[in-house]
Amino acid sequence: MLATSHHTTETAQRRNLPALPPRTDDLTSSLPEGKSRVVSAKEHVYREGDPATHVYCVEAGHVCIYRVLPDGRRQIINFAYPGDFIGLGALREHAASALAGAKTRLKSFPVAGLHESARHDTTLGLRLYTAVSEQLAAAHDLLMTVSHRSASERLAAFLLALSRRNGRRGESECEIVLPMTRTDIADFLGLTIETVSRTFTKFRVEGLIDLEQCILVTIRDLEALGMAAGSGVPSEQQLKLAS
Amino acid sequence: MLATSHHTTETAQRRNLPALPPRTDDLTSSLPEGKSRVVSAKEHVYREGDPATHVYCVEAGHVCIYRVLPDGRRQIINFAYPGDFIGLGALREHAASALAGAKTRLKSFPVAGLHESARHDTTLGLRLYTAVSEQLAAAHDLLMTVSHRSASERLAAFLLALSRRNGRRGESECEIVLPMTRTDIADFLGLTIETVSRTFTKFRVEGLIDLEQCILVTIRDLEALGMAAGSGVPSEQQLKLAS
DNA sequence: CGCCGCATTGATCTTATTCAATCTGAGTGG
DNA sequence: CCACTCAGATTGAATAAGATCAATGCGGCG
Repeated sequence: MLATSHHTTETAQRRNLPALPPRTDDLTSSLPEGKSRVVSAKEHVYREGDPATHVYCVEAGHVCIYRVLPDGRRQIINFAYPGDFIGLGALREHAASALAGAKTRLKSFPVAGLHESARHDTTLGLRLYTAVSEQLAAAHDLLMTVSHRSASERLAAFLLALSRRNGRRGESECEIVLPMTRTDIADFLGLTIETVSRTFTKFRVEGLIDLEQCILVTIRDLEALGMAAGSGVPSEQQLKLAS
Repeated sequence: MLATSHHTTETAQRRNLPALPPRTDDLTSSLPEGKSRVVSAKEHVYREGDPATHVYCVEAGHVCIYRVLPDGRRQIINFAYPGDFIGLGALREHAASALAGAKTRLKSFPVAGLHESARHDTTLGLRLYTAVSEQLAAAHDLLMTVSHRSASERLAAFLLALSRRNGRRGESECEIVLPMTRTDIADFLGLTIETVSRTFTKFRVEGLIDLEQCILVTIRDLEALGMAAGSGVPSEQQLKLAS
């Protein structure tokens, strides 16, 4: 595991995530050895339109996957955390851009090699299929969240998704570090920064969360946040981040 | 090709699509023989939560893929037309429901058989991967459209997507038959029926389209519709329907 | 100290939703 | 055959939610 890295003067560096061992993913284990690649904060791993030569697995840091509309509006499609694959599903060229939000280390796998390996390992194709399928499900979740839900519901669903992600990784479900800016969250949820900020404030005054330095969110009332997310039962079918 | 079918009294029947030869898709050709299945209008091919035992290829008719939020709001994820695959990407159980919008004929393929075939045909896994990847790209397109765009932009993008789909099938790019209801369109674009209806009317009075019986849209000014869709250059990055 | 990026807060405006009424065409039954 | 019904579509008026415009606050870094 990469030692938590040399402090740079980069503002975004304070948002660095603790480097975690990548989850032992079905896919990783069956892949040939990948080369490491490190990109610094605010640097692109790849851009929309680039030939899709590699897929990557995030090992430390985090990456925003996004696309921009011709008029400049940006939609963030996913925040890739350690253990997540990016660049999968790109056919000939990447349909989205991948921007490191902090100094990020990735394992890279040439797609040519992937195709080669698939010829020997008959299960690899299906594993790739499974991996993209998960991303497809996540895209549908995001679609549900973004299309019909109110600002409060979107943000609540977002926080709960991060909470669950933390839980899955054995971290606290109530202490959430937001490595991304308000702008990023807004572009992910299809809102403006102002609305995101206002909604954070609303949750705070309602006692659902605590906020420290915009970065650290403490969930005070998970139950109520669930209600806020789902307008009804606190249960299922919320936003799932691809993970 | 199925003869354009026996007229039923079903209202939705008038919305039936002309039966087309399914596109000779990469995937279809490499699949073992599939059994035919016919479902009538307003009948489910499968429901959210059903075990994902089969994938299907639409041969005639059309199918709405949708999910519902706990509070009842519905998001249509895709309209599957002849040649389109549905049920792909479901891991253990279907994450969405598939409802036939008209009498629909499908070829069904058991997933168990798929896994079996993949063991012999090493390229099948990759083809499945490619197929889901296309759906992922389509989901991202829809996400872009639904999250940041105005009602006019959404509807314009939708009409253009159908126009392009027609073009790809060698049909008229200006005469668009809408086999789905306003409610369906609304649930696809994340709007209300009223807004959809108003926007149709707006396009009509602006001379962008003609409307006959809510079903038949004639594009009068493709250029202007492109502008309406993209607020800027009429070019790329619009809504693409998975097809 | 003062700049700069980011976040917050406020006031106003636009847009789509909501509520409600009307319209249309197709199927139904007297 | 015609009135009736019903589902889907359209239109209008009022409302609410978020976007936009604008100002201020905060924290780190030069």
